[in-house]
Amino acid sequence: MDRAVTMRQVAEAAGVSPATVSRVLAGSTRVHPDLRARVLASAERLGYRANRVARALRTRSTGTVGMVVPNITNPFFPVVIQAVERELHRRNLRLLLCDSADEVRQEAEVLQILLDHRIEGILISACDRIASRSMIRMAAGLVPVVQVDRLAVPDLHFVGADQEGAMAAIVEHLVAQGCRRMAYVSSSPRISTAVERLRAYERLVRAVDEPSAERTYTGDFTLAWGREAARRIVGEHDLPDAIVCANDLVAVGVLQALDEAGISVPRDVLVTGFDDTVLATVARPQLTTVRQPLADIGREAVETVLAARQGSPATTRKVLPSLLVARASTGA
Amino acid sequence: MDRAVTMRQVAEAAGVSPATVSRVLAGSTRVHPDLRARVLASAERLGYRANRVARALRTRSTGTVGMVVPNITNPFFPVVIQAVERELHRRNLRLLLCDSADEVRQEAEVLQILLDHRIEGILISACDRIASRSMIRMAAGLVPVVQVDRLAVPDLHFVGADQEGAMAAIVEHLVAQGCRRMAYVSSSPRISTAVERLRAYERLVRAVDEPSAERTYTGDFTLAWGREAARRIVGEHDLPDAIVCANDLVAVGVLQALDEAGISVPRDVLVTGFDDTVLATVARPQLTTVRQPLADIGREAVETVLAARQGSPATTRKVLPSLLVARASTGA
DNA sequence: CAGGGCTCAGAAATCCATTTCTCGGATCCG
DNA sequence: CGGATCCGAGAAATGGATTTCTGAGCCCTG
Repeated sequence: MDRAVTMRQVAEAAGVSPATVSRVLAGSTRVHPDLRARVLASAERLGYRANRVARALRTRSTGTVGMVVPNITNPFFPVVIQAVERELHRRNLRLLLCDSADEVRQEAEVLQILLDHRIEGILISACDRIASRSMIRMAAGLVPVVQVDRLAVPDLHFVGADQEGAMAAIVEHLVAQGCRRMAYVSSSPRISTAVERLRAYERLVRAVDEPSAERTYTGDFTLAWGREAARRIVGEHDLPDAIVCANDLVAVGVLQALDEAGISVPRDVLVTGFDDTVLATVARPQLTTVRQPLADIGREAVETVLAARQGSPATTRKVLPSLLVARASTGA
Repeated sequence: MDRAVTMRQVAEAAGVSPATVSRVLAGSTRVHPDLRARVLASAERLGYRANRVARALRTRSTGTVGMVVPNITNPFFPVVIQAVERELHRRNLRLLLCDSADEVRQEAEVLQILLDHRIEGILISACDRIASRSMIRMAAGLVPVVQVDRLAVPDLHFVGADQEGAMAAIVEHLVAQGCRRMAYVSSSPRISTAVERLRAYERLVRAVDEPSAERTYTGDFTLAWGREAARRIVGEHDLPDAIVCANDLVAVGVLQALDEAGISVPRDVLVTGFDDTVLATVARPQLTTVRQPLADIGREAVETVLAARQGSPATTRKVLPSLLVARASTGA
């Protein structure tokens, strides 16, 4: 199992010193062509592969970036992770992935572990906009940290989508469809995007219909909560003409409960989602939603963390635009 | 950025040698209580954290396991990855995740990179049951490799679900519902599970209705292919009474196309999926499908790779049972 | 009381690639 | 032709933790 060839062996086989082998392989300095050829031949013949652990120790750079996500099974994250992994791979870096299970304790623990591993930087989607703060700040004191999608520490690098703009697109779309009485089914107030979406909804809707701004229902990010919220809405005296949902999963739950209650979408009420996950096209009717540029977010996050590592001192804050995708659930 | 405290500093602060600090922290040998206390106090005071890179070099163990998946955005994998990550975390190990983008070249490249990183072992879902073989074999010559879900090298560790049994459950269920004329919408023949499912279907159905065994449509793992396949089926002279699909995504595509063609499920034809992803419950009608024990697969894979690292020489092959989940698409 | 065994802690070797230091030999210029 | 400058390659230091080797000190026993 441990028959690894070392640089010393290559050096001996080529009749040179390890230093020369290093120089040839790094290509940093000029080496006599003959020696160079001999070294390359020996390396090739012995199947030499540099030990990255030893290199990391000497150069103080491991070539790996850590990423912490609250829950990989949320279909939002795999897309971001994929983009991150690709971009890192392109730059010859590796991804050390950790799941915080939506728990601050676990999050703090994996952050510490990532630091111990001497990663080059950290990408994190904080699981709690308040409670995650101190640990992220601490980590940021040691390596570059970029917050992805969810914001916890305001004065630290952030890459995410424009929640406000996305919500505005939804509300404008609904108003254009003639909606006035709306309701909002929100999700966990623990995370920044949920809060931003809710605040944006309240502010935007207030301009159209004062009571709609109060008609909000807060739960979590699950199908079950969507169903529950829809039942409550249906149970109240008068049905709104649109139900705005904090994400696709919740919206699908709402659709299911409305279907069971015999309420037709979009005839009786319009419904919107958020994220444009695969669920949006699978649901019946297909969901109007907003698409965040997830791959761009992943790429930009990598770029930001690497720029910060290079010493760029400014705090970057990249807010990317989202795109309204109108479908059958709002009569499109 | 690089103000890390070293063991030497802790040693000096405590007035002992680095060796003693190591012994105290490892707890391996008995150390005089006074020294022990002094060391712990210094370590605490200086905020000492062992450099895992240095430790990895010396102990020849990095404490990280590599995983290669063909596509993280396939909802199948995040669940497995999550289980893997949890199990590794529980055992104080880390996950280095790579995406092979369903390409053998890329897969070979990331395998080599993982080896260079001196990971303890590798978990891999091969992207091609034939072409992935040689590189996986090569990697297995250096570190323990466990194939997860998809098999490429028969005589190497494998953990996955019982495809045959799962398909049997589906066919039996359909037969019990009175179906006789069936069709199968398959996916990429490049991966082992697709092949196993197809062969199982052919074998099982032959016992019920010979022509059904021939009525198979092979494409890939996408929604679009499901739609396309359904259109072809509808275009032929007589509709089967059940359409068996290789996975949920394909089944949802089939459902959509049937809906557009005005064919009612389950009245006119029954439809089944495979995997029991979230899509199965979101689709209308809800999909009958089989649930693979993904979390168990992830856990067992970790256990297998660690057992192999400990030197257990036998090739393990864990085939876990799947569970039929009957829903509306087959009249349940 | 001397020698054998034991324990514990420091000195030093080790893991392996990189990088600095050093020096012999060649080139160049006055 | 002698001294300054370069160049290239080997020797050695480096990174930081672990582990083996060593030896001092102590206890026990014959």
